[in-house]
Parts: sequence; C-alpha cells; structure tokens
Amino acid sequence: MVKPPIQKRITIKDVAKEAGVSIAAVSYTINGTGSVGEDVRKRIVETMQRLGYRHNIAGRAMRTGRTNTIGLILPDLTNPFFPELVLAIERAAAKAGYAVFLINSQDSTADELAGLNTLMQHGIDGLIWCPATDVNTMKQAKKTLPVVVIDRQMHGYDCVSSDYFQGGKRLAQCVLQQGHTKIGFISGPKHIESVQDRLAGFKAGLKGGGRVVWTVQTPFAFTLNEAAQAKLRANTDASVIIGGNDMIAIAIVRYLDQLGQSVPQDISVTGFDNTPWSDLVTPALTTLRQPIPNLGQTAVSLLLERMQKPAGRKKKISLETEIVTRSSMIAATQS
Amino acid sequence: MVKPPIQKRITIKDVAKEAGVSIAAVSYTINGTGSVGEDVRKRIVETMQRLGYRHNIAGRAMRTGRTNTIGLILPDLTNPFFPELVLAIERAAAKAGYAVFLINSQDSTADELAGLNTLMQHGIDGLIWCPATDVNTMKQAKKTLPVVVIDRQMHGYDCVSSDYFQGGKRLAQCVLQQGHTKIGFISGPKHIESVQDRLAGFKAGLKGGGRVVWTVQTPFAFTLNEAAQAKLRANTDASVIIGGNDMIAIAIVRYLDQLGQSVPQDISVTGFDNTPWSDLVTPALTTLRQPIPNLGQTAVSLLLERMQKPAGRKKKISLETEIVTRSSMIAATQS
DNA sequence: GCTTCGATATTAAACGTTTAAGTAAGATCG
DNA sequence: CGATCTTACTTAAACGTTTAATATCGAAGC
Repeated sequence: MVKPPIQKRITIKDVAKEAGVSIAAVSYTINGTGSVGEDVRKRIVETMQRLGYRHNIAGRAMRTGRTNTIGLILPDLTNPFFPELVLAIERAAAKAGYAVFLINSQDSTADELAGLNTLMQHGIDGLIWCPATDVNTMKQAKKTLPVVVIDRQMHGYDCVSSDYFQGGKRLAQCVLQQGHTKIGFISGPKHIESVQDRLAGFKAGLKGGGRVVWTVQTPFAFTLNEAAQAKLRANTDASVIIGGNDMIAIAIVRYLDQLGQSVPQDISVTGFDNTPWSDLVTPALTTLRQPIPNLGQTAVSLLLERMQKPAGRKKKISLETEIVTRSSMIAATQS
Repeated sequence: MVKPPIQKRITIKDVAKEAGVSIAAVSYTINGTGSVGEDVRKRIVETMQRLGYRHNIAGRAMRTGRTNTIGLILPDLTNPFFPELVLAIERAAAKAGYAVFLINSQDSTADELAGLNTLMQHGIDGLIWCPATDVNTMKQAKKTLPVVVIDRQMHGYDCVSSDYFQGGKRLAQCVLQQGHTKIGFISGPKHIESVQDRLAGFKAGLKGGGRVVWTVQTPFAFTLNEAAQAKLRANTDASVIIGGNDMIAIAIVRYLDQLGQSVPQDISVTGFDNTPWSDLVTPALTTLRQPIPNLGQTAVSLLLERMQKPAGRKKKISLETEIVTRSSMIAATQS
C-alpha cells in the first residue's frame, strides 16, 4: 500500500486554480479588499473550505510587514498575577484579530533581550512589556516598534498600571482604621517604579496617623531574603506588616509562623495584588485588588491605538484599585 | 528639525552590499552552510553586527517551510502546574534553538481549534499538546505536523506523562501505611485518561488493604462542583479524601473547613502534582510529586526526535513520581 | 604545460502573499 | 452613438530568504 504523499501546503494559488479565478481575486476575498462579485466570492469561499486552505502568515508578512501578532514579555509566569493578566490580554487581542506571542523573561535582562530578539525575528506588530529590571532593554526596539509598558510606569513609554500611589493610600487608611499605628513594610525591589509608588502612597495615606517604623526590600518571591527575615525577627514595634505584593505577604505569614507568631492574632499582614491564591492561603489575605482584566484590555487598546498613530504624546493610564477584606488583618490590640 | 526616516528593515541584501559580497555568502555564513572563506566570513559577521541585522523568520519560512518554532497548547495557565511546565519546555526548546509559541485553550475545544489554527498560520515545526477535552482536535493536524502529547497518554500519539498508575499505587500504599482503610476519592473529569489511571493505580495499590468507599468527579478547579460537595457533606466513613490534583485537594480542604471539619485532625487529605503552592497552603499538602522539569525536557526531545524522523512507532514515556510528605495527612485514629 | 580538482564566490529561481496598474465589459450620459 | 465612468477581474512585481547550479581561480597531478 502506497502512503499518500506528504500533504502539500494548500496555497492561494491552488484555491485560485480550483475556483477558476486569479490569485488576486482570492486574496481580495480573504482580506475583504478590492472588489469581487458576489457569485465569485462565494465560489472562492466554498473552495477554500473544501481544500482546507490556511492563510500563510509568513507570506503576508513578507509582503506587508505585518503579522497580526503582538508580543508580550512578562517577568515571571509563576507569579499568579501574570497568568491572569495573560488571559485578559489574550482575550482582548483575539477580539481585535491579533495573536499573542508570550515571552518569559525570568526576571533577567539577558532573557528579556533574547526574548525581544525572538519576537523581532518572528515579526510582531506591537509589544506589551512588563520590565523585569530597571534596565531599559527596549530603548532601541522602541524606535521601530509600538511598545506599551504594563504594570509599571516608565518614562518615555505608553503605560498602563494600577494606580499604586492611590492604592497605597487606600491601604494605609484601611490599616489606620484598624487602629494600627506602627507599621513594618517589606517592599519589592526598589528599582521598580511601582514599588516606590506603593510605599510613597502608603506613607502619604498615613498623614501622621501612623508611622512606618521600618522598611526593607526583598524580591517578589515566596521566600524572604535574609534582610527581611532579620527585620521580622527583630521586630518589637510593628503590629502590622505590609507586603509589597501577595507573594511577599504569603512569605511573611510563613516566616512569622516559623517564628511562632500567628497571623492575625499576634500580628496582622496585608499585601498588594489579589490573585486567586490570595483567597486560598490561611489566613486569607486582606489585600489591595488590582483590576487585572481591565489592565489587560486597556493595554491592548492602548497598543492598538499606538499602532494606528505611532507619533503623539505618550499616555499614562492608572486604574483604580480597591481593598478586599479577608482575615489576615484584625484590629490592633490596645497596649 | 527633520525626523529620521522610519528605520528601514536591515536585510541580508543590505549586509551583502555593505560587505561587498553576494547575498548567498551572507546566507551561508548565517546558517553555517555552503563554504565561505574565513576572512569573508569575519567581514560579514562584523557587518551584520554593525548594521544591527536581524534574521527575518518569515523570509526563511517562505523558502524552507521551517520556522524554528514549536507550538505549545495548554488547557489552563492558572493551574500552577502549567507555568512550571512552560518554563521547563521553554528552557529545553531554547537550548535546541527553538522558540515556543504558547496557546491557552481554556479547557475548551473551540479555543483549542482556534489556537491550532493560529499556530498553523504562523507556521510551527512541531507541537506539544496537552488536550483540554477528550476530543481529538489534532486528528487532522497530526497528518502534517509532528505532535507530542504531554501530561496525558493518548492513543496514536507520542506521549510523555508521569506514571500515574504507578503514582496512584504509591499514594495508596502511603495512605495504607497511615492506617487509613476507608477512602473518599474526588477525581478530575473522567474523560481524561490520566485521571482514570490515577484512580485505577490507586485501587490497585490498595490490594484489599483498604477500600475506596465513594468516588465522584469534579473539574480541575479551586471550587468543588455540587456533586463533590454533596459527597463530602454525606461522608461518614472515609478518614481520608484523595483529590485528583492539588487544586482539587485545596478545594477539598477549604470546603471541609466550611463544614467545620479541620484537616488533618478530623480528616486527612492528599492530592497529585505538587506545585510551589502545595507547600504554601495550610495545612501544607502531602501529595505525589510530578517531575515537571523532566517532563518538559522529555517532551521537547521526543518532539525533536519525531521532527527528524516523522515515521516510526509512537513512543509512550512515563516518568517516575514520588510522595512528598507534609502535614495534610496524619495517621488514622483507631475507632 | 595541460587537465582535474577543490575551494570559494555568484546568479537566479522559488516560496505565498498583497497590491498597484491594467483590461474588459456593461451602464450612464450627453 | 461615442465618450466616460463603474464594476469585476487579471497581470505582474515585490517582500527576505535559501539553495541548486554555475563560474572563477589557484593548486595538484601527470
């Protein structure tokens, strides 16, 4: 028995021949451009389906330089915030007819550059970028490629993020309401602008009603670095600890547990982000919710806008956050 | 002031002209094919760097049909098992010079087909697929595209997964050792073969030393469906509940908590997978670890093999699992 | 000194698509 | 009825690569 020959790729040319028209007619029907008579159009559509035609993006890319694909560079897929964001972005992009090519930078500048290279080689029409470090890896690319920065505010780029300053203020007010006046703050890496905004907003929100008695940095991860651990061990003052995001907040709860202190009875903890997991850990985290779906949608529409009109003043968009109250923070005990 | 003209794409042709050689010479140096003199090669490499040349994959794809890209279709990025897997696959693929184009099927057949279409349009050299449902959406694609199924064993495909049957046995033995004899089992959707394997292996591992007193299905998610909740409410017999994966196990712990039963004091719980989160919830989960990095590596190398040699008998690879003991299961109380 | 050979470099065609330019044939209009 | 305008359709070039076929040239073999 003879194997059927490896199925040759069906091209626009095959469709044209089969339908008895020119390849231009086929291209026009696919793209809805040009002018094609109704009967011919129908015949072409029918033929495409019958032959199982699939549009070849490489071919189009050659001719037009466009791929209907947007790149997405994220620092850490294992941070549950990002899969949610990916979903939102994919949905919005799909609605506009764009595919999403996702790159994981692993919080590394080198991987980020390698990822950028991959994306440029494949050809993308635009890029949504969440910078891993403070290095401006897109400085060159930006000249030829529309770029939107997400979850950060970065100078010289269109940006979409939560309003972290405002969010920090909200969280501070919430903490004050619970009667906490002495506060420990374990932030993310200080070189990330949004990290600074959270802290600055928080301090602004205190308005003298409370005081951040100590601050320390640690990476966004499920374990604290030595400096942060030391601060927690030495802590005698603070009745509430703020984590720079929910990963850090979870790490704090775990480390306090190792120290024999239980949350929230002995000490309260809150964080920033709110992911599906923030509700699954014990105690469930009181935290500041980011509007993740909205974040994704906005980034995509801003990018599409910028692809239309490459010039023009950069936009800085900040979205509202809100407190979600769970169990990890209770009222301060009088002492 | 005149804006610099939009930077034109640097092509092989530009490099050739600048270096004073033919485009073929450039192509040969890029690919390491043909024969190029050492001095010319050096001049070309230098010129490429100077001009900032970037290889255009679309152009290559046109000519060769290859894109140095593999597709990856996964059902649910918010299940923390998958980001880990993505990482492993990306690393292995990068090492072999391949980029990974990730598609999220959202557990939906329609999205899976749409994703396949996207991938085919972009052109991929091979596909790693974790089926969302029991529908064989790749039946057609398989004829022209090397496909490796991951985390499932599916008839007619090369497959890489954990040895779930063996794993189920291991878990059963572990449960028996703790003195549990009456067992509730909340599995994932039964149409997934690996789900059946887990249960079958588990039952085989009991060897009459214990009994699965009831079974029920629920989707892989952080909340249980009504049927599963009903079983837990009605449960009087089982002293341990097995979750079909760690998401389900976490959901079980949460629901039991709502019912006023605490884990592991009142009842034990275990699951399958082991993700970073399995250690972060309270109580930390005793579970069956999947060798995620190995899973990813193996899938990639199997795919590369199949891309080399499209014909030949399909391989079925099962990787060893192991129990990781934490707090969610304790010895059965005598009664 | 002639032939043969290997090494190096070039030419030109092909991949699948889009699109400017052109053609043909009615329809409209003066 | 001839000129002009639309509409429907076709031709052919171009995008950036790869690669088979070809050309050139100095060295080796006789």
